[in-house]
Amino acid sequence: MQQPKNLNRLLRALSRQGLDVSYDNKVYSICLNSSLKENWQDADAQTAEVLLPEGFPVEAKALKQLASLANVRHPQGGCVCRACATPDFHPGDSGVAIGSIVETAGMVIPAAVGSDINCGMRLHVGDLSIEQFLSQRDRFVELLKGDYFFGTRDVSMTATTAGAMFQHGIPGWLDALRDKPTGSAANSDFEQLASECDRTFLGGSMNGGVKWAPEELVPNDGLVRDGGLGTIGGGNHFVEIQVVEEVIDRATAYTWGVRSGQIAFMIHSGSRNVGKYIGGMWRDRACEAWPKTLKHPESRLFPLSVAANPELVSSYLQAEATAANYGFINRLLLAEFLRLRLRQVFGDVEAPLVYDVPHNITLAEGAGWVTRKGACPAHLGQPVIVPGSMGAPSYLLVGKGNDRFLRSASHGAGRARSRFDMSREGVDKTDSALGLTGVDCITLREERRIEEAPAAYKPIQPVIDVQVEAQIVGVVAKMKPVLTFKA
DNA sequence: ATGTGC
Repeated sequence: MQQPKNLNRLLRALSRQGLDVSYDNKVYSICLNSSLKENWQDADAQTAEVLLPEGFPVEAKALKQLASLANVRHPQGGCVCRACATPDFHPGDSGVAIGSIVETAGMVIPAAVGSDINCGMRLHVGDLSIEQFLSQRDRFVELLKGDYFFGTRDVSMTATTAGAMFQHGIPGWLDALRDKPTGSAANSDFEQLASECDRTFLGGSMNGGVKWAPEELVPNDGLVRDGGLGTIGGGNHFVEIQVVEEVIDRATAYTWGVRSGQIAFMIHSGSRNVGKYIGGMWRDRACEAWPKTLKHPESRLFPLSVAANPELVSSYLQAEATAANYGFINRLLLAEFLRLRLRQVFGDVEAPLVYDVPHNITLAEGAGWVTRKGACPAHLGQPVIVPGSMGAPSYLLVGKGNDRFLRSASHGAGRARSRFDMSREGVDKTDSALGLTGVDCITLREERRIEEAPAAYKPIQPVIDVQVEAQIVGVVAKMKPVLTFKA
């Protein structure tokens, strides 16, 4: 067994901080020892596993956050059945590491999904050569810049279409739009969008969305408040033009309509301000619902127990579904602007959907629920989309349904340096030191390029390799970036 | 993640 150089020192340091960690064949097993346990937690500590490429840096803070998540319990009923993390995991600032997956029974943990509800990936391929694309690049970019950054697009909705969106996600929203077309989407091909629901995770609809649009989101004037619908968002979110560089699993790629040399469109975004609003509200409500007689858990991860507060659990899941439905439609609209501009500039170009999948969501799965925070579902045979960093390749994979890692794959390469660190240290560095050479990044904010530069991320290849080796996914195709829009 | 932040 080969170990990272400073492994033993790291393990001793973690032990002093209340964490027992062991390492075997690229898997870390983490367990809280008594010093970090809450006094009412009489049960044995729950172990969590992390898969990491050999020699990869491990952050103590992320391990600690994962161990805390694995040991969330509700004194009135509810426990974690299993917890693990993907190779791209890194510390999160709300106390949950990005790349954590947790299976719970009898409770849900709103903080485990957080604010970025239904952040996810969407991939289209187009019948357009990269040469054709580059010949009209400037015109295409100018039009899309207007859509994504300056709001030249129209996403207005009536209260009826907005309500259908929040309650039913893509299919219900399409039905409402058919009756009363509004906004840019009114120019869309509804039949095509409807037919693409079967290439969208859960059909593009979370069951249990609220039966009305929340008052805070749809005021009495009947127009939906712009929660950022049809915008990319910050951080690692992007819209990217790519080319399918290599097809590895030809049979699967063929079934999914992906061929070598095709142009590809990859979207990484979520539910924007709606998720922020709902996630923040339920972080507070979960805290308020904690039994008054007990002190707060040090991790500040408050579960909602089915036994203690069944109505709160179902209200939370409804609220999460509401934001998730919005997230599905946000990605769909980002793709629609792309397709509309593609047709405008290049004529009759088909750009069918390959797949759309959330990597930040709670699903009824396993013994109760599985919450993935920055981890892509990787059920058997399911398409998995893993973006690289800016300038690095992205991957289309197929899930293998690996139960040990809760049927989940990474959602990227993983951050190596925080945005703050990059904004402080990156300004003095050259583009080549930041890995920014040959990257065609369209953004209005120079600091985004630096904060999100390839140097801020870990290398994607070892992250993919270790997941293939662990039988979490198989590689279907590799896409190389051509041009990236960052907000 | 968020028109943010040490």
